[in-house]
Amino acid sequence: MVNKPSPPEHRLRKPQPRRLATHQALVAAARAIVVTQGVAGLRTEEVVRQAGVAKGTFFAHFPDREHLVATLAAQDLTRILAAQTFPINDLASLRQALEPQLMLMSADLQVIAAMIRFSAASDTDTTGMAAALCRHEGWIAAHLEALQARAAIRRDLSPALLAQGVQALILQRAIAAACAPDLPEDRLADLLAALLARPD
Amino acid sequence: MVNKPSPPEHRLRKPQPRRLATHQALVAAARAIVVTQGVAGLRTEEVVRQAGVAKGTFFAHFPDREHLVATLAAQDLTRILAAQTFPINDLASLRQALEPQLMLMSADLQVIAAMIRFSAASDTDTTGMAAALCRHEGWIAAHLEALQARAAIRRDLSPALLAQGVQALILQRAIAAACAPDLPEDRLADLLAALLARPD
DNA sequence: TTTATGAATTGACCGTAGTCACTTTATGCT
DNA sequence: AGCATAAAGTGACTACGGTCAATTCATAAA
Repeated sequence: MVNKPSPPEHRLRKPQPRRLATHQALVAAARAIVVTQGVAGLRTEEVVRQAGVAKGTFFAHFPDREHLVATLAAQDLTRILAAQTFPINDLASLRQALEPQLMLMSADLQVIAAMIRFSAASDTDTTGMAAALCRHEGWIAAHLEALQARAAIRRDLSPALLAQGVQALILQRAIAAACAPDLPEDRLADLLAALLARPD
Repeated sequence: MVNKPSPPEHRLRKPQPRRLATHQALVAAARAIVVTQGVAGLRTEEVVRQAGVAKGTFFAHFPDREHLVATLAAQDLTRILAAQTFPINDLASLRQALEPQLMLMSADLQVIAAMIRFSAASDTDTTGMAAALCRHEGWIAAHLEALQARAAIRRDLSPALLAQGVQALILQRAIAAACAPDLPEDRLADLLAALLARPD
């Protein structure tokens, strides 16, 4: 058996620039639609029309509609985290800093559904949602660690574990806000305190 | 203008027995399909075929497919809670008692999606999901109160608030199990302890 | 029984997500 | 250049959720 140098089994070829351009055109068209019509008004046929490609091309880039939604949401989440410069000194400011993330998630139940669906990391995932959520968790953990360092929160548990709990509380709050936007009974601050406050 | 005695504005009429029978036939057919094909294999056209009614009838009983899924899941959740007789003495047994609920939710992402969508109480909701989740929260709160009474968990916060936190952790765990059933990294017990354990 | 009324049901129809056999375009080799 | 091969794109087609004007059925009053 001769050792084949380049293609061992499944050759993973880099995409051609044409494909990249098409992909960006699809994403841009989708963004434009979501801005005006919202996620609920996002139709694949309108996306391909505005992007100037055929319908089959869409599904050559996104296995289904929800992959597109997840791609957009993952970009938004990443951008929100990057733009975060608010100082976080205590639980109250932490709660404040979570607001943009909550706004993103509670804007539409379909966004939450997409986040949930692609929350598990997978090597075949192209949405970037799992990676974004992982960064999100890391972002939370880093801030919790800083808060622990200044003794603003409990120190008996790892930042990683607490970050998971915080993510769970954020998700629950986002769901409530998305389902009933009018009634604003918000226990998130209390729940964060319950999980994070140090015993006095 | 003559004062019409019976129908003031919107007459709320009780359903005829025929309608009840049709409703049950639809639910029964759906149950049979879900048992064999799973929620993902549930098609409205197959439901109406097995129930012996026309397609339009389905949507006269359920506004959309997800309402049916939610109806089934709400029944399951209620049944699970009613069948719960396991003694809960500490955090470990609490975690154990949550297992059937997790099994139900993590069986299919569509079940979780339906739970989320109908989690907010509404007077027009016919799925019973909001009511079931409310009972679920009450069930948790009652057990937490009992655990507080025997000093098995922290006592500085209300059972109601802690129950909300527990529900958030359950949801997060169910999502993880539904998305990646194979890798069993389960932090639920640790997170429950983080939220509920009393400071020693 | 006849007739009036509204609940319950019907099935042809529509919109949109998703498929796939085929065509076009780019790349590399001789 | 000419040819081979694979990537990229196409659009008619299918599957299924959901709609609605029309029809049937049940009940009660005349």
